[in-house]
Amino acid sequence: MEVVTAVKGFKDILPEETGRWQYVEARAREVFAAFGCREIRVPILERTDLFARGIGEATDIVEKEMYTFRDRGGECLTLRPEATASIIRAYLEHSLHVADPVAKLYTIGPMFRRERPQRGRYRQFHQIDVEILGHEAPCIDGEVILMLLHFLRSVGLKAPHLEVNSLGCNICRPGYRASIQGFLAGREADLCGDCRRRLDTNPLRVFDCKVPSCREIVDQAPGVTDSLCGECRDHFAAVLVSLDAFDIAYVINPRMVRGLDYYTRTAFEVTTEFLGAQNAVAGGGRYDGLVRELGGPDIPGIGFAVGFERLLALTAEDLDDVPPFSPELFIAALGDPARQFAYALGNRLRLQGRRVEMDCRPRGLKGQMKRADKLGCRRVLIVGDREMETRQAELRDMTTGEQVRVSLDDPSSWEYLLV
RNA sequence: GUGGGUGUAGCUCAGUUGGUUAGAGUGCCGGGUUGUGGCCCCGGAGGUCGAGGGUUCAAAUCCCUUCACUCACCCCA
Repeated sequence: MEVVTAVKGFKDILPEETGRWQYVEARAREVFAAFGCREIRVPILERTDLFARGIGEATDIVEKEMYTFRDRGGECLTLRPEATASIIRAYLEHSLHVADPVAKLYTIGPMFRRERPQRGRYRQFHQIDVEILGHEAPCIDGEVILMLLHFLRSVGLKAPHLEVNSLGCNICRPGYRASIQGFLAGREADLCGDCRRRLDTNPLRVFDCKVPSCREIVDQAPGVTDSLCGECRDHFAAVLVSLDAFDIAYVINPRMVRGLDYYTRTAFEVTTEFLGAQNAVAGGGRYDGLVRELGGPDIPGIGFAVGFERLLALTAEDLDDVPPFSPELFIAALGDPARQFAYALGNRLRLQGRRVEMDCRPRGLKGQMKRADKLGCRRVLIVGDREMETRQAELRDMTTGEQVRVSLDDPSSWEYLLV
């Protein structure tokens, strides 16, 4: 019989890795809590319309990467490609904004995009996602970036590289868009096929193109910064001031646009040189029009997403010393009476919260000792026929090799030795 | 969707110009110690050489097809 394998691009996270996942999650929860964020958990399946409206019809994600299907009732559903739209949906659906327009939320979970898998890119991947709703002040932009970098440092990420930009708002962006379109229109012949197509749908994306000829053209193009309206200019300047206040190193990259249509004003990205082509560990920005776009009132927002797998790939070596969950006690039993006794004792200790293991296979003492060693147990309790008669067992310390006699009838007299 | 690379034991990999029963290390199980782990020694299990077809007296090895994985493009976290 053939074994059924996992779906392409979908990965199992095996027991030897889950310790690192838990460690990173724990750091995220600590840091986000310090900044006043609370967890929200939203479904991974949404109506397709939510993403079409939220992310933008013309984006690559919506156009060709979503897992979309009709369920048995005929509804058009999509596995979420990102978390922001879902969080805002929940925020509006439960009227959280009515009770308190300010909501600082985070969620951690799987996202789905049907791309060709490669290093740092899977079809099911995980994001750590933060969304701050209801705050317009530029100091919040700085705070969000500060929190992100603090989190990344707390899990040991080395040499994060921060880039920031302002994409303008719905007042000044259309003008910029038009000027880029005008600029590119004259040079259409020199653009690659993709970029020619983008010209109508999403001209700003030409900035992301890596074809050399396109880059040359783009280098001549007018930057966003010059076309920002007064308010956006002030906002961006204030964001930079707050970054400076916390000694956050950054590079302004006027060519950084982002793949999701909803971003306005502040956009940022954290990259490292160690990831190969998929060099972005985290990215985010402000989306002041999105809540309204999704049917809510005019409420500003800002957020970011961290690529969980990418972050782990960058920090895995440093997290190797995450303490393993090895048993405190191994009970090696010889003979049926001792086995029965050990089974009862071991499980009783487990009910008290002790991490206890035994080998229920019919093996000799040597085999059981080997297993205890492999599992990393600090102590082994040895029980055989002799011990059952004298009611005294051997408790061995596997690190020192010392062995002491302990009472089988009164475990409380030696339990303090465990750990 | 486009291109490159790689597929041999659970894992990491050898395998000569095509040649007889496909190997090593590691891991697993057992023995050396009739009741004591690590180090050492010995043994065992474990493979349709990714799959299908072709060339040949003979294919892990050469050819074709296909699949999987992987890297890069694209895009993004």
